[in-house]
Amino acid sequence: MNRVREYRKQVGISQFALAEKVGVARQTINLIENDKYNPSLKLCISLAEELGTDLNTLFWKVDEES
Amino acid sequence: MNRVREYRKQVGISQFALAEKVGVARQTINLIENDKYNPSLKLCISLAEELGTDLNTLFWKVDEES
DNA sequence: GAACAATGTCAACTATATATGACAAAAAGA
DNA sequence: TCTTTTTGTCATATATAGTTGACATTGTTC
Repeated sequence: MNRVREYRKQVGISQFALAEKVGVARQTINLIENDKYNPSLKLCISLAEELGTDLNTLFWKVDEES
Repeated sequence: MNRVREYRKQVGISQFALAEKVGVARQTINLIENDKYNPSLKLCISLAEELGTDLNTLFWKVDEES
């Protein structure tokens, strides 16, 4: 799991708005949030920048604590 | 620019050896080191793990200091 | 300087990230 | 309740990440 949804909600925007900001389709954001695939590095970086955070925070070893 | 080459040399292995460890072709490593394309998140994570570092260190805002 | 390892690069192929359009269901607001 | 926004999901299409095989070049090491 990644923390895109969590940070998007914190910023208070919809999947559609985030998609526009980073220049992809809304469906792409939806699939990423639901871990349905494997985004490119560029997109990950855009997401981190748009959400005011960084790669590690969004994508590095974000298993929920067991 | 990313810091894959730098960390690979630090670990002391060839592009070929690193490619085998992360399960891609040698050319893929070569292209990434030379910024010829945009790897997937999964591959970035494998690289970071194999090189004993993390996403931010390898890929986050690694412009050479100006 | 011959032999070998490591790297850069090309062309052709396959797999998959991402786009587009559409529809239904859930959530939020009036 | 009705309306609108947001989210999940499907199917088809396109762009590009990643593969495979090959060859030339640049080190190393003997």
